[in-house]
Amino acid sequence: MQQPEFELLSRHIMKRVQLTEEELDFMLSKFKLAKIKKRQFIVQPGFTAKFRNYVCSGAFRAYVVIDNGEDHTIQFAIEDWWITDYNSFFNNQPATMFVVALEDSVILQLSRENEDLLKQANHKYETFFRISAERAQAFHFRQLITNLTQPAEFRYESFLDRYPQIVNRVPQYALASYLGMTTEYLSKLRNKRTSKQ
Amino acid sequence: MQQPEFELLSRHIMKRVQLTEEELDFMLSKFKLAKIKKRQFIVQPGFTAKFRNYVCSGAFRAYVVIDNGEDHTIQFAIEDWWITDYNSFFNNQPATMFVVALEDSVILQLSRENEDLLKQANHKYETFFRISAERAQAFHFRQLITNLTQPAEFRYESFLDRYPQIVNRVPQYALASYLGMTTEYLSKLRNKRTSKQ
DNA sequence: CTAAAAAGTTGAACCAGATTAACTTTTTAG
DNA sequence: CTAAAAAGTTAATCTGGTTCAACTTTTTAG
Repeated sequence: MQQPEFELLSRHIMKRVQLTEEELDFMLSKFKLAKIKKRQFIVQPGFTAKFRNYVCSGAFRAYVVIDNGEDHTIQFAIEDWWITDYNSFFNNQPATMFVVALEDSVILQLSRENEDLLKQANHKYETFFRISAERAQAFHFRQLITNLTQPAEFRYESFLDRYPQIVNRVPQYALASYLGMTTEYLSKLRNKRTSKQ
Repeated sequence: MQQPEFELLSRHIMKRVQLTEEELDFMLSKFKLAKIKKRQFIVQPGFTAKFRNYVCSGAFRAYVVIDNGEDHTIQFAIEDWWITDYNSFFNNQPATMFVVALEDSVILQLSRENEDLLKQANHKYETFFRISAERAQAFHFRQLITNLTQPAEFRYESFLDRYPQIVNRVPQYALASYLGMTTEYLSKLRNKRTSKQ
């Protein structure tokens, strides 16, 4: 397991739980490396999301398409983030989201079966997934508060502050829908900002 | 442990993990019963949320207050729901939310220390908390999608459909801010609906 | 390298929902 | 039981953000 992709994931895991070398290797052995081309889908509505995906390099976007054809970005993921349709993955139901690569990417995939196997095999693995879910829970709470309490301009500026490394890697229409506004309006906000400074 | 409050929690737990009688009793022994009067706070900004709270009876509201004095409801909880400021509880940081009783209520409180102790004591307890967090994660995703993709009227109607038992127990201004609209606007929507039928 | 498609920009008209304010109804605390 | 406070209603006015449409720039696929 010397490949740099597995190195990254190892560090990610060991930051959260203390595993012995064998425990770590066993866990890593359940992940499958996949190279994903730009514009390729790793989750699609109608099919069950079979994997939880750890991004080693590249970038992804999760989005839903509603009746009138509009799409709404739900999540981005770059290096060291996880992405999937969790409703589908956890409940074994058909996905409602698309997850698509925004760049050529490398990911490590963990199937639901292997995840269940790990969770049962060792208390420490279970702890890892518990911590991941708790962090996601706290993250979504913060996000909900921002969406509910802040106007569009502030949401954009917060995103700039917090995720400067993402802003310039994703298409603007995707960012606009993530922030809950139209691409035209985001364009105006950007213009206003740059002419200000 | 024959009190009806503990009965309710027992069923809640056993639906998620299979515990022996002793395991269940040990887990329950870590919870502390508390009676909370209407308008009493169980979480307040500035203080760390020391407990995760299981609602046996009654109703609660979690909300944040922003600069201009407006308050925004983040979550409701009635019987068989959990509530706290998870950011504060998980990260041992001062809360940013209020959690207040909307009715005289009875809750079972689990401190962060006891929760950590349980998580370490037995793989099955850890599994229970992992499942809880995963469900919360999936729930928040669905909520995020609704907020991002649906107009105010639809959000209200969805809430009516999904939580008919909550609608008439919470003040309207609290529901309005939960749904991301003003109390005046919600009043109009309601009026429109009732005059329609 | 090139044509076509996709993404981003700009401005004018518009609207869902906010704001303000005056009022009515319900709840609460003595 | 009662006065005051809190919650909810209604209507007029206003605005942050959308929609539509025409245009420019960038990206993509041969």
